[in-house]
Amino acid sequence: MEIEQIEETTKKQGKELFGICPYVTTQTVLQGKWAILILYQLENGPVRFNELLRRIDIAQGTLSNQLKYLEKEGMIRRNVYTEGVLRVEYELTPIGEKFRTVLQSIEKWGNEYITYLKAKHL
Amino acid sequence: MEIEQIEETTKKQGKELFGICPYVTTQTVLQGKWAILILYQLENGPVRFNELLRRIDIAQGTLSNQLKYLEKEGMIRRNVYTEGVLRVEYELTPIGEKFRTVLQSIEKWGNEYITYLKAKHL
DNA sequence: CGGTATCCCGGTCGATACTG
DNA sequence: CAGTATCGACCGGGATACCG
Repeated sequence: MEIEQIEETTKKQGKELFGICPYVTTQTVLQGKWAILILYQLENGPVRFNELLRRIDIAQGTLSNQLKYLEKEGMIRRNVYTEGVLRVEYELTPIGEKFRTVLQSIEKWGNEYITYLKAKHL
Repeated sequence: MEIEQIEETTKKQGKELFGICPYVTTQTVLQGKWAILILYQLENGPVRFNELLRRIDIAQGTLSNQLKYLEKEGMIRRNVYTEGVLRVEYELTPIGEKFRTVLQSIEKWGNEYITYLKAKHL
């Protein structure tokens, strides 16, 4: 029983295709409810913890978890500054920055979809 | 207390920004664990229920739910053919087809991320 | 073939309270 | 300021069995 025959025809997607199939992999990284929104907030440079908290309506613990997850996945970097008051900034890593193209297509499509929704309810 | 003041500065994201913010809206549509993968499978034309089941390693009930959700959101259409054996095909709607650009950017980035992962673990 | 109906489990998210 | 700890509720998703 060679279970290792994963590459059949891209069958068995989802089981262990993380790191193999680009779609499964991306969905895994984006699984958190806030991932897309957080990455969007960091699109234009570093943002502090409480600033994120203010911009997004999210529980503190949840934000902390999502940030840790995104950091673990290599999408964002956490920088601590201790001069004066404690300051922690989050920013995109190089691979995280490359995600901007996805964010842009999401923004474009999202707006088209919103237009579609409005037309639908008339 | 006018709770209706949502438009402040794009604050309160996530609460009820579905239909307003393109990122929140897109994430809502993609919230299902299999959404991206299903949309990808339908990218090149209609696919039958059991064919999807074969291509993706997913529980039948789960697939059924996700398809119903995507149909409700207007992303896919369900077509039933009763000539001969029962045949049900799922295909992208016009707004679903527009999602292809997002899928393409996801594929591209996903592959870059996979490359990043491999380099990381060496 | 193309689904429902259940049942259950694990995980996520949120609220609240507390901390270095 | 930037978190952690805890707890509870909710629910998405999987397995299994059954149905028109």
